[in-house]
Amino acid sequence: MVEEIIVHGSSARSHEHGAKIIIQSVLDHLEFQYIPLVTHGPFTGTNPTVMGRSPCCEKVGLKKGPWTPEEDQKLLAYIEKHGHGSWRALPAKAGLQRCGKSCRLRWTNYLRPDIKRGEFSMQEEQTIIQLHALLGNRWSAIATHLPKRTDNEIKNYWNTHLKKRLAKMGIDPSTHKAKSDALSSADGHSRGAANLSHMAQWESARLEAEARLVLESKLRAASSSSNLQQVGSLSSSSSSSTVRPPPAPLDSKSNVPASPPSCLDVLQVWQGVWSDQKPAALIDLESPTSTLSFADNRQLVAGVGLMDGNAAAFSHQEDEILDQESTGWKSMARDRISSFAGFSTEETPWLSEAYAMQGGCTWGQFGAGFTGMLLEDKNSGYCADSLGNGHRTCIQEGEEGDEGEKEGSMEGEENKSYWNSILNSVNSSSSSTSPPVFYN
DNA sequence: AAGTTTGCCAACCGCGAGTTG
DNA sequence: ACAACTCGCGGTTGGCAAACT
Repeated sequence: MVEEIIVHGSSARSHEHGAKIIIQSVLDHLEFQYIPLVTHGPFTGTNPTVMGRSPCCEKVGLKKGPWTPEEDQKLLAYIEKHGHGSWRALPAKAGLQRCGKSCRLRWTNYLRPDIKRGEFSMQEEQTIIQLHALLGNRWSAIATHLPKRTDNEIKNYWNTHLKKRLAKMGIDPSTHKAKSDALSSADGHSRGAANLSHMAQWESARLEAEARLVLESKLRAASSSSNLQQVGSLSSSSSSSTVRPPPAPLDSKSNVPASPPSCLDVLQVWQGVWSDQKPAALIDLESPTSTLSFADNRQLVAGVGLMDGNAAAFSHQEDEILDQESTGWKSMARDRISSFAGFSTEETPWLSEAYAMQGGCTWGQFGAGFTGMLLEDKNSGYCADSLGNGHRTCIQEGEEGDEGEKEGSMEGEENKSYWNSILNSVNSSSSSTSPPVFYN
């Protein structure tokens, strides 16, 4: 039996945690996994009071520390019967000597029945790494793409496993860029290091491209509306920390840049490298180093929503710009990428153009290898295919040469399928329907 | 066997933002 | 318009268990 409880009373502060939470549960189906019981003495309530804010557990006698089975039982029973309602009022009603905050945390991170515990799958790891590269430490946003995983669990898993794995490979976990010392080491991993370098450079270029596309989309929208002043302020403010060339001149007919931004050249070269299967080119390729931090990029992305008071109208204008023949697939691309990134379609009309400007190529073809290497590292050559199934593709010891070339020829396909798998997993997590494979 | 270090994760804390009166 | 309240998020900590010396 599955009982659905709509938990009310939560403010719709973020769209991820939206208006309602569906709880599927009965008490009997829960598997309790209690941590060792440590009885903490009553909280003495000596917290210094912050000006204008009452401490969470200011009352003497409110308990802190690990929850006991009895407390869990009380909390579960109450929520099952009444919903949580006001967290602040819940402890008294449920007969708990806890603050509401503690109750909420216990519920959302542990007791909620729709929580999956245990090992993270390869697919989940892929999603976490990719989303972290895209979203940074926005754990709640990442958690929305990982059903039954809590933000806290994902955060812990990142900090204890994935972050270390990145660091071990010479990648800065916070920027997803390769560390210079790792690249300069002559430890027999030069090929991997070279690849890593360009993977990181791709990340830089991609971030830069995204930032530029945001600006240019805004400028384009402004040129067909009366929002020039706003866009100007965006442009100037966002480039305050980074010297940027002016946006490419707009084609008077199509309203798209007459030539792609310079940063996209790198992406196109990168695309060529992957599609032409010329690994040697990787070593020679010199990509520009981005000066745009991920935080900057995020601000810019957020700026789309902030600056555009009428996102729907903006999206409409953008669609008119697009070539009629390709509107369909561009729209689909935009929806999928927007969905992947955790932004609504209306917030990210520029993404469709970003996709189009890559000549119909995929984000995945650019980014796949980067994350793929991380995942390969975990299991020493164990890679995931588009269905999340594992198989070995990497070179065994002493098998370089022919095997290496075979691997190289497979790499492009691996990378394509890899990103497909990410998008598919993300899409499947956010909608009940299973989308068709998007890329060729 | 005892002591120390490391890994892990549940829980706490403080802050920012939305809501309400 | 403002202050108080409430909630959710992300960073950090505390403590247990396992691994190591």
